Amino acid sequence: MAETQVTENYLKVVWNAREWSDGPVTVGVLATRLGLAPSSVSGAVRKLTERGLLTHAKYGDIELTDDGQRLALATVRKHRLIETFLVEYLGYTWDEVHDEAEVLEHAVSDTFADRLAAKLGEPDHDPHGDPIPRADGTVHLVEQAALDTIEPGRHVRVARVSDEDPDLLRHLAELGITIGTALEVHRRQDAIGTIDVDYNGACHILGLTAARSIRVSPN
Amino acid sequence: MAETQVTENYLKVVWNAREWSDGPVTVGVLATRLGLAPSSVSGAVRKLTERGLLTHAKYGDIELTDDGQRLALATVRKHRLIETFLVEYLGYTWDEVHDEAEVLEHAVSDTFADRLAAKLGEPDHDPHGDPIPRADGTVHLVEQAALDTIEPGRHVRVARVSDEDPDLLRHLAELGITIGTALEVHRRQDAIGTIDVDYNGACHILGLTAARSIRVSPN
DNA sequence: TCTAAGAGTTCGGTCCACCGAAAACAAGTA
DNA sequence: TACTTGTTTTCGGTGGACCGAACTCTTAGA
Repeated sequence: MAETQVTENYLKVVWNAREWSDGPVTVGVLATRLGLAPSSVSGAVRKLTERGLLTHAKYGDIELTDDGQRLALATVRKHRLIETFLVEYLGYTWDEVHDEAEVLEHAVSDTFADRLAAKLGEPDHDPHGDPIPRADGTVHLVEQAALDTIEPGRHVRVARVSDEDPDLLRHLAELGITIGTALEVHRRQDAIGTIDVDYNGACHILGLTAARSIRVSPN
Repeated sequence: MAETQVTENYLKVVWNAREWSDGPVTVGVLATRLGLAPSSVSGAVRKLTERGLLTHAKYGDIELTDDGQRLALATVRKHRLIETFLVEYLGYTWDEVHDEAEVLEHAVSDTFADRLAAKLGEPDHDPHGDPIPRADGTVHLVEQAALDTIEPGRHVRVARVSDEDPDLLRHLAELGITIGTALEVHRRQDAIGTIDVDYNGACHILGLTAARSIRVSPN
């Protein structure tokens, strides 16, 4: 069986793509996320399909099989546990953890992950609010809306922020936005592409890019 | 620069080979330690030589250049810090850590290693007594003798045990031998290949294999 | 000094992961 | 229906890391 790092990574990216966007997961989507040429991804997907880890309608959607999902979740679990560990134990900031975790997730054993989880108190989400899959493959998904879809006047709480752009995370930290921050959507200026939000007693302006990366839950 | 895992591993193994045995480090020695065919090692050594990380007298000895040594020590440092962490923080036993560290050493960043070292209190040796190289590339080498070279009647203290054979480590743990154990060499039975040692108030018999893997310092 | 065993190297070949270029396809538009 | 655009696939090719088989070198012993 001995799954390679590349295999784990493809499966994880398929899972992430499904988690953060709707619409079909295509070769193009994966190529963008992986930073690879479409031809490379096409070939790899064919092999993973042959190995029973993916299903792939030619020229169409790519999905995880049960086996593929199991492996993907194991990797996601490791990634998020490691991110949590880096922040909690080693004092990393939330914008520093992604790259480190991206490599480590393929290097730690299942045993390591389980012992780390126990040591961290079986956390159910990581520093960005992403849910951490359990060892048995279950994930606790809370329904959340992207901030750019919230009606003005609503009071919400930051539940989750995409961990993929360190610059965004650094910026949000400077703005005082973190997991749990309570905010009110003040005004949407769709023409300009900004959203005004109130929190900590003041009004701040966010761009759509940021708003789309922030998921909130009702306060 | 971006050094690959394979590169790091070759350099580390050259360093380890020099540390644990005298005599020249040859292609054959590396092939055995790495579990690879001699032809593979020969080719790899040629490439590493071209990259200025090794020197290699044809058909002869293999040595690290200054650059190679720097890289090797960085990897050894990571390996030993990780082993320490696994025992101290995650509760691994000393026979469980090697395989996990063998993979992780190539996955963690220098930053990770430095922060981990700080968190662990800048330890100067790992659970097997192996010295942990500092970030600046210095290593604190204490003079130690292999247990099989000690004269009967001498009182010594276990300073270090090879981490490469988990079975040996498990066995020693069962026998109550660990780093710091004070013992007296009672009798050497060279013809049989055993050494009788006294410790914890009783006499125990060790084979030469074990004795050679144990390094001691004067008590 | 010669030679044979053992150690090291060279050579051809495999597999994996990747690429660019060109062909094949899907889907919307004329 | 035919075309055009953008996506996907196929194809040939590269480089890294490995292997076994055949060849070459070193060296110890006759």
